[in-house]
Amino acid sequence: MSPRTRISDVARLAGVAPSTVSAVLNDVTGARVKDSTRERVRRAADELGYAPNALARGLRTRRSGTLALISDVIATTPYAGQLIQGAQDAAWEAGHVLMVVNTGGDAAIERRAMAVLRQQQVGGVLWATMSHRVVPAPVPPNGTPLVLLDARDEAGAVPSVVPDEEAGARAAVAELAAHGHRRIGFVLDENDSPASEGRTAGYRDALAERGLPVEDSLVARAQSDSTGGEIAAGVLLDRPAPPTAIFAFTDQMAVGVYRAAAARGLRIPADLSVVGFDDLAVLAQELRPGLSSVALPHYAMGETAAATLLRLVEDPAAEVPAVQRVPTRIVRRASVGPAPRV
Amino acid sequence: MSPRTRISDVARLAGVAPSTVSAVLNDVTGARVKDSTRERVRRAADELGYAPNALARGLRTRRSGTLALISDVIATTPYAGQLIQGAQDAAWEAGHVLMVVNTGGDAAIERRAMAVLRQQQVGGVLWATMSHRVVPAPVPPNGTPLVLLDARDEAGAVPSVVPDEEAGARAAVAELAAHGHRRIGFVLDENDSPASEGRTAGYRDALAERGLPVEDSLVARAQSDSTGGEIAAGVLLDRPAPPTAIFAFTDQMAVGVYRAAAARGLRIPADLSVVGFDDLAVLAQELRPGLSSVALPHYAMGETAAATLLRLVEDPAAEVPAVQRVPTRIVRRASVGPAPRV
DNA sequence: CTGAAAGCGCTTACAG
DNA sequence: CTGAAAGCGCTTACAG
Repeated sequence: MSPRTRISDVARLAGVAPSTVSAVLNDVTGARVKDSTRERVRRAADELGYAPNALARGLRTRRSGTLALISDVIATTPYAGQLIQGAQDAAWEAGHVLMVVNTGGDAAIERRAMAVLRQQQVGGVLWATMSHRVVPAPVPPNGTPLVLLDARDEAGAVPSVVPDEEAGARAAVAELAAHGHRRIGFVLDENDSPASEGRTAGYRDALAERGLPVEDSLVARAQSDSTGGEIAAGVLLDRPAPPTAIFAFTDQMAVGVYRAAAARGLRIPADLSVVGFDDLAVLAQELRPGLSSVALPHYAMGETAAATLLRLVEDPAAEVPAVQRVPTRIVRRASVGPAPRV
Repeated sequence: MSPRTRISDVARLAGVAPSTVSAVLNDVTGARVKDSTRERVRRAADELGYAPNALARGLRTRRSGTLALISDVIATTPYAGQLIQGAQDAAWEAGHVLMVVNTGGDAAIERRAMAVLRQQQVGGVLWATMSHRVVPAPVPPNGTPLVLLDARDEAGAVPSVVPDEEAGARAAVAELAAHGHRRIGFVLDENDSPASEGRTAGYRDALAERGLPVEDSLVARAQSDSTGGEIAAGVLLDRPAPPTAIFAFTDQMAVGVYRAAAARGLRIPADLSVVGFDDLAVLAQELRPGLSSVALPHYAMGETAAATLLRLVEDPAAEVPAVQRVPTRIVRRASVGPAPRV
């Protein structure tokens, strides 16, 4: 850093004391400073291109103006950018700056990260997982506010922000039902997770609400990639009373549904409608026909989590919801059509 | 923050002066402190869980231990996470912490960002674009080192780190040629960019090197999505002497190549081989057959850029390369086969 | 209405 | 081998 201008330089140029400059530039309420003096101070600050040193200010005020986002792996998911951007935008809006650190899921690195962030005097930390999970609550530096992002605390003691999996699944079923489908299948991941549980609950509720069949024979589980989707969809389509529409747990599984349909000479959406989950642009958009899909609200989740954290930073005793479920949004493309006449 | 322990607390417990604690904990070279005293200091620090306040240290030493990554949009690309993670890992390794801010491409926000980062006393800034572009050099806070990431400075004055587009394209052609293909087509973006220029150069060079035909009739340009890929590939495949292999500018264009092939009854890779670019996991992996693709080294680029920046932070006069081209890597799947007999 | 002083928590010469 | 002092650049009571 070159010869930076300090507050004392501004004070000298304006012919006042540094404390006056501070009062003016920070708009301290209750500071009685003549308007003409204010004017002189501002002009001097402008002229010198003065910008206060955040380190000095933070040392004095005990607020660094920084937030941190710790996550297990940010690299391997296409959503990371959105989560980070949402959090960063919200932090920025509130005059905070966001630090990111990723731990690769390593507990030792995580402890070190917490220590470093404590040294950096971060005001609060966002702890993110890149796929909705239930985790043992991480331990933040003493007294530092913590909010979980796309993760939930086992003990339920830490506020968390997650996608509304249930509502997302209900929206998918609603979309299909609105097109007249009655036998709606569900192809899902074989692993249990908050996502699979939430989406299953939403799927069943939405069917039940409408008096549509809720049958085990309409549900098939497999690994959550296109191969799994192909196998599971095949099972459903080969049954005596196959579904006319399939809700797929992820867009990747939906790719498999497309393949299973093609292998059986079924056209989408004329013979089979499908809705995916995740709205992976690169996939859903490029499929033929384009895949209608439930979009996970990563940006909004990042924003909500940061906003919640900020409230806690302002006031550690603030009341914040234990878990906030952020609404999903259905993106319509061309994979849903009217139910075929029987 | 609760009652934090300060260096004076450690000093008191160890029965020494704060300056001694500082010397011990920072392993100051040339500081002569008895081993027994060192031991006592360390023990006291451990016992109190002491961690130095980075703000106070930074204020005194004029080094905040932070780096920043400014980017236009981090949300809309699936690679953002890798770029950030590479940069963060390298910064972390060197004892630095990484701040991120995104400007949405807005010049006013960018200026504000630079101002805020200057206030935060960041040691250096990484300026990233999410797709290899040539830009007017941004103006960093006075004297702060700057490195461009996935972008190049118009004026060539700022060090930059970009993917080796040319080598990537050469690798794609080499892969195809190794399987006996002689007529190798190229389907590319209609827009000019460092990526399209570099890949075109690599494609032509690799052909020329091997004495393979370099013909305009083997190249078709269209918009860079699957529809564009389909159109461009169609043009090539419908020519009198069609290619037996196609190198696609992006994986998304490759999806279109698959469709064009299918529409003409051509099987991949028996009748047509294809190599994409980007290695978008979610796409390349889920295609049937799996798409061989040239992977862009986002993680390594982030790492390299941060390492370069760190050298400049240590020593602003350090000699660093004007532009570093980071090698790509070809990921083989199932879309390349032997050239069909004619 | 404005200024002088103290102090946030460190590190860096400098004494001894 | 170790300690006392000064100072990084702010802001916050407190005087006047």
